[in-house]
Amino acid sequence: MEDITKIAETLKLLADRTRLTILTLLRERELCVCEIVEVLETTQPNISQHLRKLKDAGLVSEARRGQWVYYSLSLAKVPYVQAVMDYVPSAKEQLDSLNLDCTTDDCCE
Amino acid sequence: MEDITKIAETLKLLADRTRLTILTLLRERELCVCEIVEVLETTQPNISQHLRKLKDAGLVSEARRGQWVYYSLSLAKVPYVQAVMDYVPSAKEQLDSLNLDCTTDDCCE
DNA sequence: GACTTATATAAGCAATTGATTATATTATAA
DNA sequence: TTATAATATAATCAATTGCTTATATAAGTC
Repeated sequence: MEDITKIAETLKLLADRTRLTILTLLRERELCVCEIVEVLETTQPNISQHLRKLKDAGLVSEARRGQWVYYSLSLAKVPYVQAVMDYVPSAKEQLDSLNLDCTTDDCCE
Repeated sequence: MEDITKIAETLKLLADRTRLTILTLLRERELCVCEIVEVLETTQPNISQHLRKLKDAGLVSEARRGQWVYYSLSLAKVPYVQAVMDYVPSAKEQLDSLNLDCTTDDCCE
C-alpha cells in the first residue's frame, strides 16, 4: 500500500476543481488540449500546466497525433483515485455541447 | 451525487499529510487533541486548527469530556472519503507507542 | 521558405495555505 | 481564588498554488 505522504501528494492533484473536471471529462473519452480548453473556458497554458502535473503523477497519458496531443486516463495504478472518481458526477453533457460546436467550427480537425 | 466543486473542496482536506494522518489515527479510536499532538510531534494550535477544518467539513465530530475534547471520525455522509481511507495504511503502531508513553507520563489520563 | 494552428514552457503575481507564536477560554485541582 | 492543564482563537509569515501574459516549440499548410 502506498505511503501516506505519497497519497496526500496525489490527492492534491484531485483537490482542484479544474483538474478534477479534466479527469472527469477524460472518463468519457480521450481529448486533445484544445477540446479541454473549450469545455473549461479557460486559457490553453492553464490547461497545459494542469495536464503536465497529472501526467507527471501518472494519472493521465498523452499521445501526439499530428498537431494534436490527446490525453487519456491511466488510473490503473492508483485505485484510490479510481475510487474517488466513482463518486464524481458525469460531465458527459459538457462534452456533448463541445461536439455541437465542432461540427460548425471545425475545431480540432 | 455531490457537485464536483464540493468534492474538490472536501478532497483539499485530505490532501494534506497532517490531516490525512489525523483521520488515519482516528480510524483506530477516538483521540483527544493532546494525544494527536504527541503522535504527530507538532504544536497544539496546529492540530487544533486542522481539527477545526475537519470538523467544519463534517469529517470528524467532537465530544468534550472534562478538560479533554475527544475527536472521532464521522465519514458516513462522505463515501468517497471513506473510499480513499480504505487505501491509507494503518497508523496503529504510532498509537501503540503513544500508549506506552501514557503509562509512564499519565498523559491524558 | 513563410504562415497558421496546437501545444509547451517561463516569468510574474495575487490568493491561499500550513505553520508558528502569543493570547484567550474552559475545566480541574489545590 | 489561584494555579495548572487542555484546548481554541488570533495574528503573522514564508511557502505554495492557480492563473495570466508572453514566448518558444512543433506540426501542418500554402
